[in-house]
Amino acid sequence: MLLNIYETLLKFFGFQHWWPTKSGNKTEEIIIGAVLTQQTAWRNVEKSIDNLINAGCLSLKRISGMKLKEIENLIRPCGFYRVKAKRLKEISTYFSRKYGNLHRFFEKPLEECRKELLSLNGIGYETCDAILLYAGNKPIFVVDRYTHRILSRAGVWSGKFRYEALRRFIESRVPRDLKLYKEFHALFDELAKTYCRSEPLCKECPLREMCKFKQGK
DNA sequence: ACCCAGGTGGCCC
DNA sequence: GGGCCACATGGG
Repeated sequence: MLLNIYETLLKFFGFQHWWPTKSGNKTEEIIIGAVLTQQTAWRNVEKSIDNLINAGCLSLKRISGMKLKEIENLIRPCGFYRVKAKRLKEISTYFSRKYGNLHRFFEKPLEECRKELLSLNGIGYETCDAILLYAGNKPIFVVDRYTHRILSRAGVWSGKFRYEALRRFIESRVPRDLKLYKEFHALFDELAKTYCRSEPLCKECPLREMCKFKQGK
């Protein structure tokens, strides 16, 4: 069932090329973007990332040395800029001091990296797993509210949103494949943005056959 | 003028 | 463990 959904979405939307980056500092850009995008539209994150690039500050080392106010001013467009500036600075300082190069961090086993990330302020399950999957190339499935909404409507998952339960459920039903993990999450996001919003909009939805909201009116 | 966006942490029970 | 709240800008 899940693989059927994956194939259907892939055919319908095409390859998504996640995680999108625009600098040469890909790994760090993903980590920074993962924090900035919390509860925020991506277009606003892009403005903040552009500001960081133009200021020559798109690196953990740079951010760790900046004043909080400077960070706030650059990332303002992405919203929640005070909490996010604080989170970014703490996280940047942590990694810059403990690991010069992030390769030193990601060469550790997945579970160790995960525990360490989750212990940091500002990194919850989703941010943690997005960093592990897209920045660290570790096979862990990233789950979010969209995933829950879509799988609920498709009748694959019943019940509330519980991150770990949903993640394990999916991981136990699809091949442990890095490319599939990356792509499936991106496709869930794309579908939710276009056809699976809070109001049912099932007419053109590629999953309309299995969707619980049958095209009413 | 609403509503939502690629969540998280703090506080309460 | 769950339910509620603050955090904030920008686009539809």
